[in-house]
Amino acid sequence: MESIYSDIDSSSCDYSYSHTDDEDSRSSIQAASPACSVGSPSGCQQKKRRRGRARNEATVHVVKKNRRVKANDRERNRMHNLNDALDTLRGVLPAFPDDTKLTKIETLRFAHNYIWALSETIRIADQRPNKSMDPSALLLSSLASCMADAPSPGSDACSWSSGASSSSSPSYCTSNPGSPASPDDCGYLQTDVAYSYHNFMPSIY
DNA sequence: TAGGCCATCTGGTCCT
DNA sequence: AGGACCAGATGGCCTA
Repeated sequence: MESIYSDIDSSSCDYSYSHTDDEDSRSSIQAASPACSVGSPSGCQQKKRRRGRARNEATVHVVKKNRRVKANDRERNRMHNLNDALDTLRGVLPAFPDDTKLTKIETLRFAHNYIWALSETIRIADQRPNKSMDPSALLLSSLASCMADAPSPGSDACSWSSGASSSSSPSYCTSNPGSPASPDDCGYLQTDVAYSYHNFMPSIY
């Protein structure tokens, strides 16, 4: 895929730019050459001027071309970084049994709902009276501290979840980015299955 | 074959 | 001025 696109990219880019460059330089030289061919000094002067101008235009085109190529390269890099981040996000999300790769939009929605489900689980666990003796509560509290504190180095889960720590008490409206919208608001969350991420898994869509 | 997803190019806009 | 970000356009690949 990459090699195919690189071939297409270079060819299409060369076509679009070299075409205009050739057109400009060719037209300017052809316009000036007849006057010089008859040996008129003024004609040659004109050609010299036109040549100089054509060179400047060509230079401008080359500069523009280089700028465009560099911008394309940066944009490609930027999108690759974005995709890498999405892959990292997929890596920390629960995997599906059939091992199908989530699409970009599915990954974002799944992550959104997953964070919300974890938050809800923590919130419910915190309301239990004897949570200090419950191992699952300890796990949840560690999850909570992970989400509340600064991300610890080398921990993927904490590195991305810290951004959602502002939603420690989620409200069920779209105004809070850390909590999912109601079905009426967004249409992709089923609130009746969100309290357990075992049940939550099928609710991506 | 239509539709979904994706990568890339491109021009515009904003920011530093 | 140059880079980052964004959205539209385009074309390829895959699947139902």
